[in-house]
Amino acid sequence: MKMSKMYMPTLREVPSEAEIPSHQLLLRAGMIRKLVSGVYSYLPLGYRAIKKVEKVVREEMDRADAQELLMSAIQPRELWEASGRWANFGPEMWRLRDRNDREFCLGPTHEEYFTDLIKDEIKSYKQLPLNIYQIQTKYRDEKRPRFGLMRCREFIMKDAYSFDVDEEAMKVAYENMWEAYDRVFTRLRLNYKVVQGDTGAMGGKVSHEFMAMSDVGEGLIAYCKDCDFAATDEKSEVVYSIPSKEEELKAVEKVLTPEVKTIDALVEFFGIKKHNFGKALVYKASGKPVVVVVPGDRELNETKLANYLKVPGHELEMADEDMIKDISGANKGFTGPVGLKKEVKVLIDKRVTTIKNLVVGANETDYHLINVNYGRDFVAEVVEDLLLVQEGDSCPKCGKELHMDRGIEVGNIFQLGTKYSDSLGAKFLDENGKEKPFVMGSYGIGVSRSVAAVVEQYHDEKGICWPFIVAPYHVIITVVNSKNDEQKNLGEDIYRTLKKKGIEVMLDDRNERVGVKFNDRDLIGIPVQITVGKRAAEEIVEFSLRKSEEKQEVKVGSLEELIFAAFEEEEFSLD
RNA sequence: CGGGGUGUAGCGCAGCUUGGUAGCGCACGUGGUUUGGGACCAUGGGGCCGGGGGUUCAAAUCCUCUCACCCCGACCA
Repeated sequence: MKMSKMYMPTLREVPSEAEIPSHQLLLRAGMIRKLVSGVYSYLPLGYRAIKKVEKVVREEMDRADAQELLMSAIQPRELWEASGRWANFGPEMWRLRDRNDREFCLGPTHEEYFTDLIKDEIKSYKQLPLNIYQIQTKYRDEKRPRFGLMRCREFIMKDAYSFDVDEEAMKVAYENMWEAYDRVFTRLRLNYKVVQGDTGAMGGKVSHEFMAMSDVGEGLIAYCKDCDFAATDEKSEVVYSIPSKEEELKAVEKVLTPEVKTIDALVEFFGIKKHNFGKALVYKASGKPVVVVVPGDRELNETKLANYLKVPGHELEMADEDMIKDISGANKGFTGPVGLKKEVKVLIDKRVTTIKNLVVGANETDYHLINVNYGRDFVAEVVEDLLLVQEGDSCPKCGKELHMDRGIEVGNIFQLGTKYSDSLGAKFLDENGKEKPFVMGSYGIGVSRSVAAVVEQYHDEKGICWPFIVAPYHVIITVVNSKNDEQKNLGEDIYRTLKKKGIEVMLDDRNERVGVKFNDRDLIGIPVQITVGKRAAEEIVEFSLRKSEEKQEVKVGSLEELIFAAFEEEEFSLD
C-alpha cells in the first residue's frame, strides 16, 4: 500500500488518557481509536494486526479439528435463564430489549447458545467428539474498562466449545486445545505461562489460563522455579504454616486498646508478631453477613471465600460499618470470633486454629481479647484454605519457594463437565441406547487483547516492534525525497517487485520530511525497513530491521534474500 | 460502587484564584523555499470553553445540578 493513500493518523503526542505502552502506542500509531470508554475502532493498520492474530488462531484451531462457524452476538434471555446465569452473571451482562419488550443480552460468552445449537442435531455418540468455534465480538459491561485493548467492554474473542461422550474423552479434547493454544501463542512469539485458573462464573472444576508475561498485566500469578507449578493468585493453594510457639494456654483477658484498629497498630501496641492476631473480616454474601477469621499477617482470598460459600463473586462484598456494628456491637476494627452479638456464620482459616493465645477483637469498641484459643474459647466452621498466596509461600507441589509475577490473560481453557448440557437438556444416546448429557469444555482466546500483549512485549522507546507474524505489513520502503525521481522510481520498483513475491509492503511516498517518515515507521513498527536515498542511482539502498539498530547498504538485487533470511530467523513464512 | 482528578480547536495545554465575551504549540488549507531523523517564511480556516439551570449589566471564570473521561480501590469469565 502506498502511504500517500493510507488512513494512518499517527500522533506526535501521547493522548493523556493512555497509561500503558500498548495503549499509548496503538493510539499514537493510528491503529485504534476510542469511541467511548472500553469501546474501540480498529483502524486499517490495527485491524491488519488483528486479522493476523485471527489467522494464526484459525489455522491452529482448524489443525486441531475444530470447525469455525459464526453465531449472533444477540442472545435471548430464556437461554440464560435455563443455565441460571441470567441472574448469576451480574451487572457485567449487557442487557437490552426489543420493541416488544423481549429481553436479550449481548453475548459475554456463548456456552448456552452453542449447547442449544447442537442439542437437537447431535443425537448419537457416533457424531462425537465435536469441537466448534467462532471469532466474534464479545460484550462485557466491565465496571472499569482500562488500558486500551487490555480490558474492553467490546472485544474480539475466539471461543470454542467441545462436546464429548464422557469425562475422559473431554479431557482428550482439553489436552488437544491446550496444545493448539501452545502453538498459537508460540507462533505469536509471546512469552507466556500456562497457569491453573479459577473457574468462576463459567462453572466446571479444572481450568488453565494462558498468561502473557508483562508488568502491566492485570493477572497475578504464583509459580515455582523448581517444578511446573503455576496458578493465578485467586486459585493458588496456600501452603504456609504459622511458627508455633511452645507455650501454655493462658487465661483470656480483655485489654483496653483505644483507637488501635489495624493489625499494624496492634503489633505496635502489643509488641508481638502479626501472625499472633486473628483478623476478623465481615463480608456480605448475597446480602447475608459472614465473619471470616484469617491469620493477622495474611490476606483473605475472596475468590476462595465466594467459592466456599457458593455465591457469585459479584454478590460478595465487604460489609459496611452499620452491618459490622449490628453483628459485633462494636465499631469497625474490634470485631472478633468470641461474643458476637448476633448469630452469624463464622468461618475460620484452618491455620488460625493452630495459633496459641491469639489476640482478637473483643466485639466491644476499644477492646481486644488476648490469650484466646480455638476450641477452648470459641468454635467456628473451619475452612482448609481461605488465604491469598504471597511471594515466599511454599510450592504446593514440590515445597520450594513460590514467586509472584504479572501476566495478561490471553487465553483460557475450561473443563465444564455437564453444567450446560444438564441445564439445557442437551443429551445424546450412547452405544447402549442410554441418554447421556454431553460433557463439555470451553476455550477462549482474547484476539484483540493478544494484539495488546504483543505490543507490550515488543516495543521500545520509539514505538512498536512487531514480529512478522502479527505485523500489519512485513516491509516498509521509505523514499527519502519523494520529489527526486530516481529515488521515487527505484522505491516503486522495489515495491512492485516485493509485492509480486507475496510480501506485504508499504511504500512511504508521502511528501514529508525524512524525519517524519523515519519516526512514523519506527512508531508503527514494520519489521523490515528499506531506505531509498542518496545512492538510488547506483541501485544501492539501506536495509535495516526495526528490532535492531544496524543498517547496511545493499544492492537492490539482494533485498529479497535479506528479507527471507529475516523471516527465517523468526520461523515465519509466507503462505 | 467508594475515593481522587480532568473536561477550553484533531492532539497536548494556558486562561479560571481577582468575571469584561478565548489563546499558545503541534496538526490542517493556500503560496513559496526546503528534503538522510518530527523544516522555514507568509497567509488562512477551525471553538454553543462537556451539558442544563442560576447569580450578574456582563460568566470559560462564581454557585448548583448533571454527563463524560482518567487514576486508585473494589470487581473480573
